[in-house]
Amino acid sequence: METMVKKCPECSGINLFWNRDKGEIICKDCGLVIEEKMVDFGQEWRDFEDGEDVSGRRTGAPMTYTKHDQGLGTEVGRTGDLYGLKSKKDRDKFFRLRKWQYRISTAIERNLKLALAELKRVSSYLKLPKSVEEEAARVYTLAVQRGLVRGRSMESVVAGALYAACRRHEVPRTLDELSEASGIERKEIGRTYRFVTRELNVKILPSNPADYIPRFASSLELSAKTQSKAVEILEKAHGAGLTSGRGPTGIAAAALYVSALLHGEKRTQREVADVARVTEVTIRNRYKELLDALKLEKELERSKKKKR
DNA sequence: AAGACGAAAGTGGTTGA
DNA sequence: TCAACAACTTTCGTCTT
Repeated sequence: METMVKKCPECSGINLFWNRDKGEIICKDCGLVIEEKMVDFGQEWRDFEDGEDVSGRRTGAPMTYTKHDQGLGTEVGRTGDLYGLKSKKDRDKFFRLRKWQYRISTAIERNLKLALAELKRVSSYLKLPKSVEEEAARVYTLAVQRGLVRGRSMESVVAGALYAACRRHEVPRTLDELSEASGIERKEIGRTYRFVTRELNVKILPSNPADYIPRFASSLELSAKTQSKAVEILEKAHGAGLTSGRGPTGIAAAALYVSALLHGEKRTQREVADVARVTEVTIRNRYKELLDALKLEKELERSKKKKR
């Protein structure tokens, strides 16, 4: 007796995606998380192989990063430790340290509070799943602790963290979308994104064009058949080496365009270009490549004739 | 008239010396 | 740090439906 969710209760989308690792089901159209039994596997994403500073290594109970204080109150020790300190000088130094620590930690907390509010705002604007939000919050927190925000605006780091989190969870949004949602320039987001991920050793797999298909298809109101055909085309294109070096959105858009033609659900290049945020020219180029690499002309001919 | 096509020039980012 | 380079965009003229 198992009850399978087949449609998203929120938007009735059919693009439900089961993420085995995270133990959750995500609707790729609206981002709703339908089931969440999250066990945090995300501990091992930093490495400390260089040795030196092992103090950053964390163990222990999972924490939630969307709260500004994760329940960890680290402070320079209190009275107990004082007995060990002999001279007045040492004690003074000690108090100074504690004062510093206090200032720093409250500053960080204040910053986090603001930043997480911003993060939530952007995230809900883009309808991102909770798990992505959590991931982004984690990245941001780490970034603050490492002092990576210095010289950058808080908002841009938030946007960068969100972008990274989307990529890792295979629910990609484009830099342009992040830019629109956050009000930060695209190149700025890209810059901070690269910087932060490099500094924190966050590994990001190159984004897969197929991840964009469901979202684009649903805003173009294309059938499920067309979608799976598009994914199929993408796989072949990948095999033919057409995907490397090219923008994933352009390829996804072209594949979708072709498969729409094949299924008699024609959309204009303009329409497809708009939802994919690329130009018609790019679609044409990819489209042409797809045709002569995959020998789809015959299929196209057939579907044309069928129409008459 | 709208869509599809392709050429040409410009832009931003990556790479390799 | 600079130049070469590929991908992508913008713009525009022409062809097709």
